[in-house]
Amino acid sequence: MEGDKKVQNTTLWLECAGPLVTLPVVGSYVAYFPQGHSEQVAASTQKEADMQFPSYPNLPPQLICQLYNITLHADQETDEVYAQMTLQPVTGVSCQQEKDQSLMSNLGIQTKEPTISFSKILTASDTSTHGGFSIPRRAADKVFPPLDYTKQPPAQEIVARDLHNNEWHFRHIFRGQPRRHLLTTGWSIFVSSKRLQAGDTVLFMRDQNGHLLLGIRCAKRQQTAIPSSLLSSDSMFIGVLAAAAHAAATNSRFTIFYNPRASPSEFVIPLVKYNKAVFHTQISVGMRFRMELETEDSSTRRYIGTITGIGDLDPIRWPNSYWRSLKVGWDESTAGQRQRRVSLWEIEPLSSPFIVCHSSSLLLRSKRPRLPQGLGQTLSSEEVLESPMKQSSLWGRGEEGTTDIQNLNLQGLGLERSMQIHQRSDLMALTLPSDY
Amino acid sequence: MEGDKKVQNTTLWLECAGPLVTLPVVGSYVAYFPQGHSEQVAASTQKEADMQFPSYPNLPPQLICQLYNITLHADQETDEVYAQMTLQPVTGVSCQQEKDQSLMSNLGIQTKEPTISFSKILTASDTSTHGGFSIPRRAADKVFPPLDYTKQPPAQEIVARDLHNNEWHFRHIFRGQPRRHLLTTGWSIFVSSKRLQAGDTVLFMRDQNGHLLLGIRCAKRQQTAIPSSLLSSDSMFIGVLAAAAHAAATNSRFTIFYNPRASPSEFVIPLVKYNKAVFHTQISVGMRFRMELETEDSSTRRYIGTITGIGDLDPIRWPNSYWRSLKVGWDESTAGQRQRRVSLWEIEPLSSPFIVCHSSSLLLRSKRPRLPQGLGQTLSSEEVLESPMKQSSLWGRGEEGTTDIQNLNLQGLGLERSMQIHQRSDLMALTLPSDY
DNA sequence: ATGTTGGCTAGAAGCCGACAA
DNA sequence: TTGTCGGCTTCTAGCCAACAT
Repeated sequence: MEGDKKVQNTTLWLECAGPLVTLPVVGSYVAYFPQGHSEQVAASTQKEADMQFPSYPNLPPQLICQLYNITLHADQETDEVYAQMTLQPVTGVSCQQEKDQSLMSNLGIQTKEPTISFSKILTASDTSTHGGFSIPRRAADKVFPPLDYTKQPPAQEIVARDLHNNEWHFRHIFRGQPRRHLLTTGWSIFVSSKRLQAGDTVLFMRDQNGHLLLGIRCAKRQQTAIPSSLLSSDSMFIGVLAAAAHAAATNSRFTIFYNPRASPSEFVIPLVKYNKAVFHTQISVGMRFRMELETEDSSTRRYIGTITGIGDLDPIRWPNSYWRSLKVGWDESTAGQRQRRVSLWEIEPLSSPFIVCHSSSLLLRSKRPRLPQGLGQTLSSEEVLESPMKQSSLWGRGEEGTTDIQNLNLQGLGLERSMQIHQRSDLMALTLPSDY
Repeated sequence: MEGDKKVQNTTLWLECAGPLVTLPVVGSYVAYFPQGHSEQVAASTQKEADMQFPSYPNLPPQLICQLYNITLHADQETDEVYAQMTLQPVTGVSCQQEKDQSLMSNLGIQTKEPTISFSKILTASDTSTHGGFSIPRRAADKVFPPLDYTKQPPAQEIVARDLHNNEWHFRHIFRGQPRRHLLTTGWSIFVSSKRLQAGDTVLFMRDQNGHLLLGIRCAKRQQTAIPSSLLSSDSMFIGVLAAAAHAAATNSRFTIFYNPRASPSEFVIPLVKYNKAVFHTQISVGMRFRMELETEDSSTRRYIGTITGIGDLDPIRWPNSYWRSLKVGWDESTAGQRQRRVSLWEIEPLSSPFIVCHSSSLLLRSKRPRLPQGLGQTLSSEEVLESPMKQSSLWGRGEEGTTDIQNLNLQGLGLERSMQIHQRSDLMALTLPSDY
């Protein structure tokens, strides 16, 4: 089956996915968020998960898994990139394992060597039948083979391969008054084959062997939410949860698709990243932070914001979840489009982050966690995390089922020294400061 | 959202769906088959449901529902027709209700008035860029407005609307030597827009107001199994079952999509049709039957076959299911493609069918059905249905988890008079002969 | 530096009857 | 009756530099 074929070129896939997308490596531990997965379904179907769902007692808001397998794909029709991940729920991760991972693969799959590439948002002229493609000057110099400028006009044939390993041929010529780089013959076939429109992005890059690759990224508006015609959105939402719950209950693997262009956020997060953010970073309302976001032209920019609230996104279905548990405001008034809720691991606190030593961290699973006694300044988990959430309905403005919590942070609840004890229904983590 | 818009013209939808497709009417009772629904998912994803599934005790092999809502749709890209049905599980259907339905809507939605239409399988010439569309003579006479043959050449403009209510304009001309009807200008735009290929079918019809409609039906081969890129096939299979099970457990509605061109068989069957086939028709191995199937050219033909076995398609996951419980052989040797398993309600026994009076039929739901005593020649349900199945592993050739049962039928098990008692885990039906 | 436009041209799209099955 | 083909015409796709931003 053609549509099932894997994408071979990881670098090209990542370029098409966008600058902020990271992938965990096979064998590493990750936190899987059913909420985030549901959000991807919601974004793809343009339907909210508004029905009443069965409860899955075995499915925590974050399911710790080992990444059993990951393959990269691209839609045969649209070239939309997606990753298939097979996750193996794990019942316990030892401290040593976690530390090993921390050293090995903090941020997941990455291409270390800086890629030689350029991307361009297509203009009306680029996509019209009237002409070819205008190559930005620097882009041509950087990624295309140099032209023989002694010829009149200088021209060559360009061969590039897409995610499906299909070859595309273009005539690259330097002409016009003033002179410019153009792709002529072959370009319009590419445009019509990929059904590109003005506003979409095309992307060329050169791999280690000097071979040219090209990919596309469709403008957001084109996400017309294919009404699946196979499964109702309700069934999809249930399927996502039930599959994960069944895997968790039977300790078996399950498979998900991560669609970076469609999904509002990543929902499979390296465990070390998750733990660092949740257990080793101090967060409070009013704290300022910065966060990288993708810009219109496919680069990244840091935006500054302030934490305005901490609480569950969905206190009914997903209590004590860290998924988008922060409510934020953005400094710039042009921030209308930006997320009003983010997760801890997405942000970078501007006040110097509080890091504690890993040496005594524990991570273990238990149905009824028993908190160790005699650790000095401890605080029951209910006091640390649950109590503010339980009261949220008293304070909240009711929006999104949460609240703005003013002047409240973990220290204000009595956590005087730098110790945090967090607890979930099935996963307990203790972090003790050693030399602070 | 464009893609969500309903199809307005039921008749056109039915024509595109094919001659054998029937739809239940709103308010009527139906039997929903999770197995059949899974088969549609399997056909669409080209994946078998090979994983281990959670068990859903609340979900019987056939879930009796009331059709709460049905809307017709067509894929915005491919024009593939599908129906969205919302089903309300019901706990009991009274005898009177069932009889009312039997009178009202035995066969579901149908267009009573014979439709004026024609369909044609496109030839290479029809789809090439070289020319237009050759209209079969009779077709032109039947559905297109008459030409003014005094003009030279006789020609007119044809306007037809598709399932999305989009208008298509064609030039209809009568020319050539010998004379023939052709569609010229406008035809190639239609072909390329719908991405029609030789072998696909185009279909014209005239509605009550004389307006022209047109639809398409793609050749089977074109089902290239879009790899969903959103949900893993495992999640889809689970989602289908979990959604139905949840609805059954909470007595709430659930929504499914029925895709007549992709699905091997209908899996939402009018209850009266189901009951008639299951409870009021006598079936035995060796019995000969006929069954209507769609032919290459979109008409129907009756094929003759013989029942070669009776037993569960999937004795492990779906014991005591009537879904494709008949194993059959076909008379014609060209039957390589035809189904080797069919359901009771799909066939028409050639020996005079055995019909009993409805007057004393009961249909009620109970978790632990207790069989009434003292009804004369009764037989426990285990003896009637389960015992042959339990022994199937001893007899079977192992294929498809069932067996060929030779010289075995219900009468052979001791059911001498015309009485049948069938029982499932949650639905019991008694049929007593009154005056036979 | 590069997006858009008018002019020009080559080649495909598309109309026709001839011919054949 | 209707599928395919060669001949011919029409029109669009597509190359070019001019011009504008």
